[in-house]
Amino acid sequence: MLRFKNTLSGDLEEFQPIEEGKVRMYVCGPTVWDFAHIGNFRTFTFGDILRRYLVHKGYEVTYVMNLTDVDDRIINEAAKRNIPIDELTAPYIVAFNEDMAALGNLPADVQPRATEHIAEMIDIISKLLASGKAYESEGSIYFRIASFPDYGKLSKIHFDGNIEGGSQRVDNDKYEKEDARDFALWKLVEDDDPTGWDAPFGRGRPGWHIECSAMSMKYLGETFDIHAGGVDLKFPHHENEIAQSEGATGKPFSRYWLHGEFLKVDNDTMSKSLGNAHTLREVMNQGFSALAIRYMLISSPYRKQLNFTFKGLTGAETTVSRLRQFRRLVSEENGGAGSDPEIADTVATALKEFETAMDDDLNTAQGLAAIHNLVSQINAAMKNGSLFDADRDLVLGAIETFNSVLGIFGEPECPSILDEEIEGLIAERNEARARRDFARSDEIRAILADRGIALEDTKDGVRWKRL
RNA sequence: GGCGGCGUAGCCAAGUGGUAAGGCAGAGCUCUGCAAAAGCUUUAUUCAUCGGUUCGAUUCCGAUCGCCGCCUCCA
Repeated sequence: MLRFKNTLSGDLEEFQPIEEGKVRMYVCGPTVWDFAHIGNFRTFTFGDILRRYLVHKGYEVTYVMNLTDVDDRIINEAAKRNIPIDELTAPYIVAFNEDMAALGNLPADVQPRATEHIAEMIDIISKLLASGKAYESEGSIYFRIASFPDYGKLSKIHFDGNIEGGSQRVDNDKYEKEDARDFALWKLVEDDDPTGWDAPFGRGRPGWHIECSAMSMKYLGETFDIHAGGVDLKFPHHENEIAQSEGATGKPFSRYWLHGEFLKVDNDTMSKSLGNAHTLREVMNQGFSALAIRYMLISSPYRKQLNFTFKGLTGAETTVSRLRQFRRLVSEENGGAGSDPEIADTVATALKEFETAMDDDLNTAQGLAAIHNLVSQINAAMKNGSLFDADRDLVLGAIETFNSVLGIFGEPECPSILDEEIEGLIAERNEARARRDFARSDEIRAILADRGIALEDTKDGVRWKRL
C-alpha cells in the first residue's frame, strides 16, 4: 500500500488514483537558462523514481515535466541579443536532457514548453476575468485572491490581512493591486514591444505561475493525481497554481502534492555566491560517475535535506561499483540444477522489505538498506558454494526489480569479448605465474591495467574487469 | 518578525515509546607469490543541551543552543 506525505493535507495518505490503474503526474521542470545545479536534479531524480515505482506497481503513468522558457531573464536576454527565445534556450534544453539521461532519469512522456502554450494561458486568464476572479489594473491582469478563500491551504501560510507585517515582505510591484497578495497573471507591455504576446486583454507577458496551470491541465486534465516539485515552489508558485486553476475550473487541481527538499553543501547553504552550487557537469568533470551521484541523491528520502559532500560522493562511488560487481558475480554463477529454499526466502524478504520501504513515502534510504542486506547474504552464500541456477535467477530478478525502480545498477555490462591480444597476455601471465615468474606476471598485470583491464586471481581462475 | 524542517558514531544517513537500519572510511582475520576482489568479525550503554510526562524516551511535551528552508526571481 503506497502512502505519500501529501503536502496539501500534511498527512501520510494512502495513494488512490483518480482513474483505476492510471496515474497522471506533473513535475515542475527547470528554467532553461543556465545549467541546472545538482540540487535541482535531486527533485527530478525523485520524480523519475516516483514514476518508475508507480510503473512497478502496475500503474499506467503519464508523466509531464515542463520547461520554463518565458522567464523575464530569458525574454530580456533574447531581446538584448536580438535572437528568438528558442535560439537562446535550445542549448540549455539539450544540456538539460543530456544531464537527465546521464543520471538515468527516463524522459518525460510530455515535455511542454511555456512559449508553446501561451494560448492556453490566455484561455485560463480569460475565464478568470469573465468570472471576476481576475481584474485588470493599469493594463495588467491580476488574480483576485479575495475570490479564493482556500488560498494558503498548501503552504499553510495564513494571511490575516496584514501581509506586510513581516519585516522582509516588501511590495516591489510597480503596478496597482487591490490586495498585496494578488499576483500577476499577465503583465502589460507596450503595443510595439517585440517581447510580448497579443491577447484579448492586451499585449503582454504571462505571469510566472500561469504556465504550469495551463500545461498541466492541458496534458493531464483539470484534475490530476500528483504534482511535484522543489520545496521552494510551494509558495508562492504552487499556491498560486492552485488558486488560478481551481478558480478557473471550479474543480480540484492536483490530488497529491510532493515537495523535494534541497541540498546543503558541507552543512551550509547551497548558493551561487558561496560557489558551492555545483552543476552536474562540474561534478562529473571532476571524475565522479553519474551513477554515484544518483545514488548519493537518493541515499536520503526526498523529504529530507541532504548534506552533499565530496567525501560522501566518493563513498557512493565505491558503493555503486560494489553493486555492479555484485550483479556481475551473480550473473556468472553456474550452480546447475536444484534450489535452496533459504535463498528463495532471502530474496523474497529483501523484495518485501524494499517494497515496504518504498511504499512508505518512497523511503529510498531503507530501500537501499534492503538491497545491501541481500547483497551481503548472497555474497556469503556464494562464498560458501555456488548458487543453483534457479536461485541465481531469483537473485537476478530481484536486482532487476530494484534497478527498474531506483536505476542504481546502471545498464547491464555488455558481455564484451576480449580481443586476442589481451587473451594472449592473460594466458602468458598464467604461464608466468605457474613457473613462479612473478616479475613478468606483475608486468603483464600492469600492462593490462594501463589498458583499463583489471585482473583478479580467484580460486576459480583469473577474472578480469574493465576499470 | 511570521511559518516550516533538522541536530543520531570519523563522514553520509534510516528509524522507533521498550532499549540504535544501511553505506563509506578504519581495525583484525580468511584467501593470496603480491595485489585485487569477496567473505567473516569489529567500530554509538548512546541519538545537541537542560527539564517534564512515563514503569520505561533517542522517539512525546517545554525551554535553550546550533543549522537549514520559505515568506522576494529561484527546483
